[in-house]
Amino acid sequence: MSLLPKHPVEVEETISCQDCASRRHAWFKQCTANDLHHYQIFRTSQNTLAAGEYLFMEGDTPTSAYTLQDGWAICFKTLSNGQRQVLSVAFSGDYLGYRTNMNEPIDYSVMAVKDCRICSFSEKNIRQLLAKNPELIQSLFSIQETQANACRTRLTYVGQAPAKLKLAYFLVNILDKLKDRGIDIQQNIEFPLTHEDVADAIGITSVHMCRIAVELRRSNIVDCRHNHIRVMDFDALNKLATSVF
Amino acid sequence: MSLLPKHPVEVEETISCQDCASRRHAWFKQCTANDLHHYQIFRTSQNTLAAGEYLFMEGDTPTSAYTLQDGWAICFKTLSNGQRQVLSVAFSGDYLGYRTNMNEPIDYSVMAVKDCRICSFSEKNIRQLLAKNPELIQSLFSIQETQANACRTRLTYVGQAPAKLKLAYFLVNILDKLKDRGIDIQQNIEFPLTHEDVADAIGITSVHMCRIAVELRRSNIVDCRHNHIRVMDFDALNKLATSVF
DNA sequence: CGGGGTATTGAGTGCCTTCAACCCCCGTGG
DNA sequence: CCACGGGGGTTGAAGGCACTCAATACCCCG
Repeated sequence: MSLLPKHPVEVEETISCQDCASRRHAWFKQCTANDLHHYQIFRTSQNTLAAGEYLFMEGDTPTSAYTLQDGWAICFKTLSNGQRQVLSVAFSGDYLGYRTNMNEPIDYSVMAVKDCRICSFSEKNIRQLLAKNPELIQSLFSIQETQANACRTRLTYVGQAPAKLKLAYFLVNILDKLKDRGIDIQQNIEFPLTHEDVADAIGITSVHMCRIAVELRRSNIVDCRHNHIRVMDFDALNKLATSVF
Repeated sequence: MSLLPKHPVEVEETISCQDCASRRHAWFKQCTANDLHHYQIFRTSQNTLAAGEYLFMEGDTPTSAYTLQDGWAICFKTLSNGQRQVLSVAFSGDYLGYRTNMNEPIDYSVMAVKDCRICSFSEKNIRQLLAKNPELIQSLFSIQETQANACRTRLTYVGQAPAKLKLAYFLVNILDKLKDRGIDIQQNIEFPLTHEDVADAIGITSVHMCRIAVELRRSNIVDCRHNHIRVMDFDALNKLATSVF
């Protein structure tokens, strides 16, 4: 995986902000059509990132920030012994890599787990865009806040809940986001996270993840493996998840 | 604890921003004396909060944000089974309770663990202050970012490290902050967190916390109990802590 | 039809938890 | 000054959840 090319490939046909399916979950979600017209000239490029490739790595100093237009990516930190902590899973509309001082190195990595399409904003363009449209700072702020809230919630259940509940909460959280993006979660749907990815997200080993996954499958609650997830009893899964808090 | 009065008590003698010892770690850290003069009229009140009292509780909708001028507080989330996850420990200069939409309920509690002095800014005043001084948004942003980074780091070691390393990292992190605030960490210093508080921060039980604490004490590394911490071998402690990442 | 990555399973181990008892420290009040 | 009480800290025994190691099976892609 780590030998794959690191840098995204520029696409030929760009999508306008107006037509971008990710927009209603993204930075510009509250903007009018007229606003968008002014904003989108500040986009720097649109790129693709194949599954397994990195958008950036911990310690890099990416001078752009990115909106994930389409695909799945994971954000994670790596420990000295090689273990990972997956911090979050990014979906269409998620904004990645922005920080107050774009000259500082970033403290986590982002890797595509499914082919991604990415919209880039260079630091310079962001600065200009914010200078011209100061109201956009509010929504950036609110994006950061949402991410911070999610991180606190994750910390809480990773720190306190038993593995089965962690898994349930993690899956429901992801299913909610997929539902928001128009996916019918009653179907057998694509799920490009491996058991190991999920294990690294909820703080258990992949072997133990597998045992819990088998248990949930045999209870006819959810089946999650081989790139797919099939929810058999959402109520039961959700009941497990909400029993945490 | 939970029966103690919840609301802070207003103090009679306020401290000016200029003279505030917490300022160099706080929102206004980069401001000039002249700036401060203009900013401080937007402060709403200064209060004291006794150890054990809450600044606000999860689910509340505090319409002010707060700078901790002095004292120690813990931020935590509570689970349905009564367990807590301590999200962070707040020190002099830390900014608490701010969110984009101050009409939304807050998702964690803040409780003083040592008597605190607190500077309040009402939502209305913050709005006016930011409207008049838009440059202050940047530093708010950067405060949020710092808190989010800390949360990601905490999530990572809580999720991945064994108890002894979690404890070492947690303690070094706190000692660093104390050092920044001019405290000589070679001395026997005040440490108002109980074993249970620390355990809830690093995701272990207080019993196991005690066993690890005993182990570190018997190794002549650090002694932490009864409201005090004494570092006997900072290098050894730091070596444990840095071995995580 | 391989082959590599992913998932599964078992056996054995150990870190951490639970439960419970006891002790110590320290503040309070006589 | 000492007695008292209570919260916090300590310890042991027992058990379980999750880990490690290792072998095997499965899935999918080329």
